[in-house]
Amino acid sequence: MGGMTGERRLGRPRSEGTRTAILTAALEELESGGYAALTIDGIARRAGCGKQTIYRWWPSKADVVLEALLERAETTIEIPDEGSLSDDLLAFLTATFRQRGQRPTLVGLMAQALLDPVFATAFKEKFLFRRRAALRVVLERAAARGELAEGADLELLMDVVYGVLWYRLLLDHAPLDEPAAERLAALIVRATR
Amino acid sequence: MGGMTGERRLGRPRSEGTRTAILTAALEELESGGYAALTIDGIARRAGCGKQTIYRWWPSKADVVLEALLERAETTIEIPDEGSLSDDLLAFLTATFRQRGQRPTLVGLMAQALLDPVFATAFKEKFLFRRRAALRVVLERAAARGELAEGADLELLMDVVYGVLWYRLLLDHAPLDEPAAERLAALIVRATR
Amino acid sequence: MGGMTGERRLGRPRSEGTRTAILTAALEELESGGYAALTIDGIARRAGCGKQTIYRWWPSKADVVLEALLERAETTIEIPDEGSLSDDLLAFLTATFRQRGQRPTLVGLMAQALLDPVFATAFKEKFLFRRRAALRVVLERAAARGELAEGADLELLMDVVYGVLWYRLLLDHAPLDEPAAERLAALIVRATR
Amino acid sequence: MGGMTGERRLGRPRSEGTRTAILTAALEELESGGYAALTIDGIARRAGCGKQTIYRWWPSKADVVLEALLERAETTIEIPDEGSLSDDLLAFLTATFRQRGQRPTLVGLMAQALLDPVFATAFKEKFLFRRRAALRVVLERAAARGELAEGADLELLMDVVYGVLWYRLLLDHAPLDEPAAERLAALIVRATR
DNA sequence: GAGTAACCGAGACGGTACGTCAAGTCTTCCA
DNA sequence: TGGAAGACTTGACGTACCGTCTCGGTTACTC
Repeated sequence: MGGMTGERRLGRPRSEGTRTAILTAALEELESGGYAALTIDGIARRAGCGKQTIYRWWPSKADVVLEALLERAETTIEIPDEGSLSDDLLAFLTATFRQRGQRPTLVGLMAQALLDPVFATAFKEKFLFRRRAALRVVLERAAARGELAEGADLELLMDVVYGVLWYRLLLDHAPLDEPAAERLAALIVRATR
Repeated sequence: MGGMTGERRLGRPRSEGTRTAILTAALEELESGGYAALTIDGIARRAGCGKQTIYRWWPSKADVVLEALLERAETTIEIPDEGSLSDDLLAFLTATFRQRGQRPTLVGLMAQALLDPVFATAFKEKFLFRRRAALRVVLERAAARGELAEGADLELLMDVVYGVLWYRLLLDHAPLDEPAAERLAALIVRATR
Repeated sequence: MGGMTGERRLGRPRSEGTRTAILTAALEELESGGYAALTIDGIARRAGCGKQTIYRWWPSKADVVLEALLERAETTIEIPDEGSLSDDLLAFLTATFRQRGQRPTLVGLMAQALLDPVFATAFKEKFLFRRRAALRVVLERAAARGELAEGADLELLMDVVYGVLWYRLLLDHAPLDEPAAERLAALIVRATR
Repeated sequence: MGGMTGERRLGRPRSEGTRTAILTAALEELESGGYAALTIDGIARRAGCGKQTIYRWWPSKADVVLEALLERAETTIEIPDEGSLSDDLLAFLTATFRQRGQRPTLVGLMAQALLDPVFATAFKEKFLFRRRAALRVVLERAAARGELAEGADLELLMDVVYGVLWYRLLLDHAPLDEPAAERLAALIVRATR
């Protein structure tokens, strides 16, 4: 399938420069004033483009931010394979917790997802559930190695990992650093024996 | 202490009826259209009062909703004391998970907290951290009974509990029912041995 | 007659001090911010009284200002009687033009009169037409002395005098000083021969 | 010269239909409820447009009314040239007094000018002083013909004419009809001999 | 190389909600 | 009853963005 070139459209093609300018402008606006102050008008002004150009390609400002985030983030989620659940988990959590620098962006996207069910679906599919899938691989490998107790609830384990991550990200009341990753990994390991 | 009535204020006193009408109207508006569609104008219209009256007493619409929630929720958080961590946790989680019926309200409040740092502080103090404090009592009792391993990270344990709760509340991808409470309680118990 | 004391009212009598404070406050507010910025709230705040006290005694803020103006202005309008129309007019106009110092107050009252027909009636009766009556005496004396041409239109003459006065007061495009009084007096005299 | 069309602006052009609708709505609102009851909200509602569209083009509601008035009034002020001051004045005053039908509009504009110095400037420039300029031509022609006494004060004469006009317009205590025009013209002629 | 189609910037448009202001009324306690 | 205090309903204010639209102008492909 694919057929990427098959559906060549008539007329002037989409301007790649403008697309990039919009994504960049969105992130800059977000950093300078926070997500609450983010507006389509503002993005358009900063990107030097018309509002219509934004509305033509994205259904909401959150989709712009999501695309910008996905573009700038590592496009591939690394799945460690060190041979033991303990090591894999530690590697995975350490890498994941490094995203905390993007807290304002992530928090803004989550806020939007909470307010807008349509965007929520996109956010889950394109972002949240892809991370979960990576973690699932780690856990399934551990299960195959017999490291997990019988009938372990993989879903719950994933929710523990991402629950702690997002809870700390959203409330900002406790660190998301390397020691935290170690303690959480240890907790998971203990819970699965 | 006392003297609560000593500081009787001059002028016409605040109308209790209006206050109640506003809180009720806020919850009704929230249920009928979701948090995103909640407006001060709408609350005032439904409550049959002026907007100014709302602005006089609450800094934002989220504060109105928060007060309404606190008023209607059980005012006291029950702290079980069954004699074992396992039973206490199960009781606590079962009671806590029953709040899932208020998902739209809670999700809306969280969204507002993510967008508005001032409200975030109020939300944490008046709601989130009070629940945490109750759970802390449960865990400390277990520690006193020697049920927890040396050097257990109470903060992390609480974040696991509330992380899972909020993560499922926000994403709505997995149940928050009694079996879930049982599994989560079991996981915590295993992790603390 | 009089019967001033006949209609003695029940209850606590009106506070003269408060009444004075309100009139003073009104003039001060007016001078400090102009008529457009005058508010009942502001007057009450400055006078240290409740709004209700103002509403109890005056129908509108303009009535407060009008009463303040009447109280502070010379309570009696002097009617010159020098023996000739020329001298009488000059004396009258010179005295009248001296009111130009109260331009902001007068302009504010006129604005209110233009917007509020009820106040307009009060303004005419208590202020404008009393001044006209004084001028009428001057003109009628001149007519009795045979200084006016047959069939002179006294109403028109008064409108010329007060028309010029108010037109310059309102537009503030030309002086209302002694030379202006002289020229206008001379014009009137020429026009009545 | 020319080039009027050269300065074509970017973006969607101003809607002439909306502009007309606003001006019409303003006059209708004014007629139906008087100037005091005129609101931007009301104009926008009646014109079927957004408030912003009004604010975009006019600084205040008075400016809307002024533009509406200027548009509907004879765009050119006729300057009679009959050969004598007497005839010219009579013609001018008769034509001018016919404006009395627009009393509510004119009174409202004057009220606004008294309360708002910024609008006052616009009102004088675009309306009041243009009428004065026409009268000045009449008087200067008379002076050139030798009909005016030496050293006649043209400014004062104009203030007499417009003073009487506005004084009667504002107070509404005496007619502004043809006989009044005749008497005022005669008075001016007598005063200038 | 003329025509067509979709893009682009700019910015005006009808709306909705915002948060503020003042108006005039009402309700409390105190003198 | 008068008066100070201050909460109340009401409604207009002027602003900010929303998402849509209408211009002139640009860039590709199609005939």
